[in-house]
Amino acid sequence: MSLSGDEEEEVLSLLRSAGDRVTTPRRLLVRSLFEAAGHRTAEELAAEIQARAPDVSISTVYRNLEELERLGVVTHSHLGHGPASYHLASAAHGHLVCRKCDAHVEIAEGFFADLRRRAIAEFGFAIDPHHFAVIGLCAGCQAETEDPGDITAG
Amino acid sequence: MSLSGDEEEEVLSLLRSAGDRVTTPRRLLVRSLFEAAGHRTAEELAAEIQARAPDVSISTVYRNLEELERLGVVTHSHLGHGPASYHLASAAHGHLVCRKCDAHVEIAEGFFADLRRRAIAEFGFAIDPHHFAVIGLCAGCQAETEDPGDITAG
DNA sequence: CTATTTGCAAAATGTTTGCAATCCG
DNA sequence: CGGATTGCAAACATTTTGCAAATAG
Repeated sequence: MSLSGDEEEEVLSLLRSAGDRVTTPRRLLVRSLFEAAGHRTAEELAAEIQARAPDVSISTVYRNLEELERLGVVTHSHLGHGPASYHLASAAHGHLVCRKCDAHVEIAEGFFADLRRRAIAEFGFAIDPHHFAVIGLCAGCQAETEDPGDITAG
Repeated sequence: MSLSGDEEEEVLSLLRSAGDRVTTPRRLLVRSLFEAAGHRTAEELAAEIQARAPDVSISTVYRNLEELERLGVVTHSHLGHGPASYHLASAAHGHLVCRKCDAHVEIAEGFFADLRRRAIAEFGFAIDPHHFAVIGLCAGCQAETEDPGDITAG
């Protein structure tokens, strides 16, 4: 808990040097982000923050997530049809999400290296493989279904 | 225009054999889907349909897109933060979307073959690379930015 | 001090739902 | 005819915005 304190302070400094003020809602948001590594929705982050400062509003959370994203500290990704998930940019990774049971697997950076290379070579596109999850069927759900993971395969 | 008539009829038959009724809104939705190949949002499809039958409502369009999706005729994908895009499942393809200028490139099936293979091998996941776009920076926007396409690359 | 940030309430956006009226088969 | 489908309006879920009051530096 105090291990991440240094990194937390770094983020607060970054805010200051960007001309932003360090306020209680911002402090608590950064604290929440470092406290647990996983993804959280804006609503979940707001709940954690409100446990400490009950009247921080969710719009403040959204505004500050946006600012932290602009500064490169935070990233959001879309793992399904629900709300976006936020996490530290330094913990960026890809996601496989099962469209049947909603299971999700976090996948390492390197998994997309080849795709990235080819996207650059063929289309000049520098992809960010984290932003949207890759939907599919997990092993368990494939077994239960005749429906293939991909309509056009074969 | 009458070239796709056969395929349109096939879809209508499929509806009938699924126990669904063939109504005017359904006919017109299928017609719109075949008429132009691109992606369209529910709202755009509704507009095309309403040009022919003014009081077809957007909720009917949503309901019928859902049913056609269930039957495997239609697919939707998320190309960005806005509304979902719908198109014929038979025309499934991947998407690269520039997060700066919103340009998008449609990419062939085969582009994901290797990723698919490795997702199965390593995680047992059968991915559907069409559902979510792959976000990134197009060549033009990379040139204009110091910000790299990927935070963790390097 | 004063410009930034906040809380609240309201708007905006995209999609879903309840229900009585309508239509297909 | 009878159940499936529709249109409408209202609900819903997520995110954004306007604005006066609070606050950091």
